[in-house]
Amino acid sequence: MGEGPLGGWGRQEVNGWRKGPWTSQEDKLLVEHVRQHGEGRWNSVSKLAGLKRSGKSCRLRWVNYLRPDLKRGKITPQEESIIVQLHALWGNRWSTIARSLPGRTDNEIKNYWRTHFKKGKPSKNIERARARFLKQRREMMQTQQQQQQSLGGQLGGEDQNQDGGGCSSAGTTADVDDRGSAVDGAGLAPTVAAEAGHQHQHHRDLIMHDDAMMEMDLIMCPMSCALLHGPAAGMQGRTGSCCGSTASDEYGSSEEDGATWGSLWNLEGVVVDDAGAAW
DNA sequence: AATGTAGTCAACCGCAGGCAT
DNA sequence: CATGCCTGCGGTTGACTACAT
Repeated sequence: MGEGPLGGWGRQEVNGWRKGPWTSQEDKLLVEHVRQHGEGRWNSVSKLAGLKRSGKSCRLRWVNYLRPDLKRGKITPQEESIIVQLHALWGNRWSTIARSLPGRTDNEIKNYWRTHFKKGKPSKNIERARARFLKQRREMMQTQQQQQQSLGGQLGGEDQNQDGGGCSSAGTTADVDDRGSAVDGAGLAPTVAAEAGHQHQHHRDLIMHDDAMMEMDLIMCPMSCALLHGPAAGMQGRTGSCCGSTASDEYGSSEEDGATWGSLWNLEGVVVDDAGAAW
């Protein structure tokens, strides 16, 4: 959008800080400053660069607009799929999602999500991503069943919590509430989320190359696990999801979000036919 | 052509976590 | 250990633009 001519922010000054749209002159100053001093120390930027902007504002401008590695232009269908799937994984952790999409900012993704999915109107790409996801889920269920059958013969009553299907499990029942509603948000969310962050950091760092969707399958593990245990495994609420990720820990905050997720990821009512196509 | 509505984007605010003192 | 500052994050707002009526 560039800098709005002089939008309604009014270019006021509050406590000596300028607010509202940035001018090209300010941009230039900020870029020059970062070039010389690097990122960080935003609070000193105003003094050093001669900007009447708060550190916060400078940082935001840089991160969301001036950074040279920013990718301009529309979100591609592939990126869209990635966003959807990562959102399934991480919820509204836009910065985390953004890290997996080079050149995209959390703000951009957040805005994109709001405008595209908030109202429960998933695009074709979303539907495709979802279908792929469901297919994967179905396959994993089959695999797991087979494994259980073969293991069952050998191990008798071994606690299934131990297998985890490749995931480290903090618990078995997924806290992915398919209606998108919060599953006792007060409970485990932060802890589990932190765990998830650690466990999948390396995955997140890997993804988003040409074969992004392949890589995506890697990180989908936790989600898949969660879904495997999903509704059928009971929605008692608090749990540690398979890999510690909680897709739903934040959704409950908004009814709208819940509705959106209901429409997107409500697997409870989804019929997965033999071809793997859902609904 | 004028008006209304929805979509998009940039920027703000408040809060929380991390770190230094 | 307590406190204060800085940074980063997520949510929200408001203006502009595009499209529909």
